Amino acid sequence: MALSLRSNTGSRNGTGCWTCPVHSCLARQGTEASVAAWLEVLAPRVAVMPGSPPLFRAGARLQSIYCVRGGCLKTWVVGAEGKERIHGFYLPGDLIGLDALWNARTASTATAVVASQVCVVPVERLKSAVGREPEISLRIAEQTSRQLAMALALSADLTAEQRLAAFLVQMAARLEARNGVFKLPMTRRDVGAYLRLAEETVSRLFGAFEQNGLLRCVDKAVQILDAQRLTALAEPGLERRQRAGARSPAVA
Amino acid sequence: MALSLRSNTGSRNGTGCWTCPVHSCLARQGTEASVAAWLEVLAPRVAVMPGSPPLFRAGARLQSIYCVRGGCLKTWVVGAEGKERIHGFYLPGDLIGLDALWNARTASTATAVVASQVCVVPVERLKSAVGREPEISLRIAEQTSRQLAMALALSADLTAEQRLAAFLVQMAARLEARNGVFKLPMTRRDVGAYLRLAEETVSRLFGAFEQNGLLRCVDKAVQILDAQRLTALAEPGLERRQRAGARSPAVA
DNA sequence: CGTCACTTTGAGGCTAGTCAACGGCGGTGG
DNA sequence: CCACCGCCGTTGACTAGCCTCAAAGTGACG
Repeated sequence: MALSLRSNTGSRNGTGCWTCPVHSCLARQGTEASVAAWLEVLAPRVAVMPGSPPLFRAGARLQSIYCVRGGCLKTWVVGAEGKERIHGFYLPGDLIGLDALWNARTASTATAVVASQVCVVPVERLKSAVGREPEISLRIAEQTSRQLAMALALSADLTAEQRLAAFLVQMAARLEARNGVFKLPMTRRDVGAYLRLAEETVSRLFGAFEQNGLLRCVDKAVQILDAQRLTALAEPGLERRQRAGARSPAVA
Repeated sequence: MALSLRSNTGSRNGTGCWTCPVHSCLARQGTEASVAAWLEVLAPRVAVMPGSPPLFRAGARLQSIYCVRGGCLKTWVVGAEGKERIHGFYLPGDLIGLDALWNARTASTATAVVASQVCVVPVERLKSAVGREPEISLRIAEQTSRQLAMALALSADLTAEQRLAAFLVQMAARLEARNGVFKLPMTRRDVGAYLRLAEETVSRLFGAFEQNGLLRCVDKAVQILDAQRLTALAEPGLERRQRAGARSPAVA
């Protein structure tokens, strides 16, 4: 933030990190030394569009990981019945490909949800940088364990209602919603593929939430009206039996 | 394996890794230098019994991670309705506490499933060792991403049948079953808490598998009779619709 | 203006959870 | 020794939540 511009802005690798709008980008955090180390390994940003070839495919040897500059991307696999199962959505500042960093083989395919830009981080350069600047491996480990926590959260046996409520609360935070207003980058189908719900269930729940005054939404634009109740719904405080007994469709 | 005994066997830390029966233990793999580094950070083994105080509790500051020598341990949280949700089972060679290594705070509680022994690895000593011997961080990262993969697998929306089949195949491998015979360390309730299934469902599925000639089991002792079909069941090749249409309870 | 992707709504069925009851087993104590 | 208790495992009946199938409405785009 308080860092002054430097002469290497837009240097040979052309990342221009010092003018990058992504404040949560890894290159903007940590000590000066680690920032410099990041700058060394970052390759220029590239644009990725929905429908364009994936950053990497499942089972491929991982050449690079990616730091999201703008837009939204997803990693996914083809599960049962050829259905898409989304492992994660990636917003500006997030690192894509961490789970494969030490495996060499990727478990999922990475594609854009909307028009996006990413910075390329060649694995070889990154690994050699890790030896010189331990802070880098710390940041990587942080993001890795964050993703582990999210995966575990997803595996909890929550109701469809709890899943979607938690998802919306999380997305509002990650998208830095103002006054509860934000725009989901992904389709209902994508939301379902991520939360392991049918597209129709997601749609019905949006309707139920709206009817109960929790939020308003027009297509992908969402406004959270009652963040408190929505958060309460997300947490498994009211468990299954209670909710079932309450006989209240979707919301108390 | 081919390593000869050394004079530091049973040295001040008393781990006696060179005579340790756990061949998959981290201290037995890798270069000699990394092995030596591991030996430095390992504290003597300790015994843990079911019912004895946990290695650590959820939310605590992580003092040490643990390397399993023998027995079986589990990490778990109390989810909705006060029900136990098991994050993972740990068998000889596994490291416990990795997910909290970089967070400082543990997400789960670690207790013994059966009488077990673990080696203590103080976090401070481990972290300082990481700087000196990068290979250590590599092994840690490997196990971390392995756990990430397992968490993702668990979050897949598989049927109860697929979950249990996959679990049994995996346990047979991890327990190094001979002729498909092995003994599950944990109760049906624990299996359910791990797979996110009701205890009764687990029990019913064991019965169904047995009726279909996939396995035989008496209490916790299991013999897999048809590993091929069991593995096929575990994979989401036959998807929901087909299975439902087939009208075959549990197995075709 | 037709196509296509996305979304919404309705009807019905299946999976697995809940509730309940019972048998077996090991430990404990009278 | 046996009665008692708690934990584990099993089985049956019922139910609810969510998926599947089907159809129709909307907007973007060529």
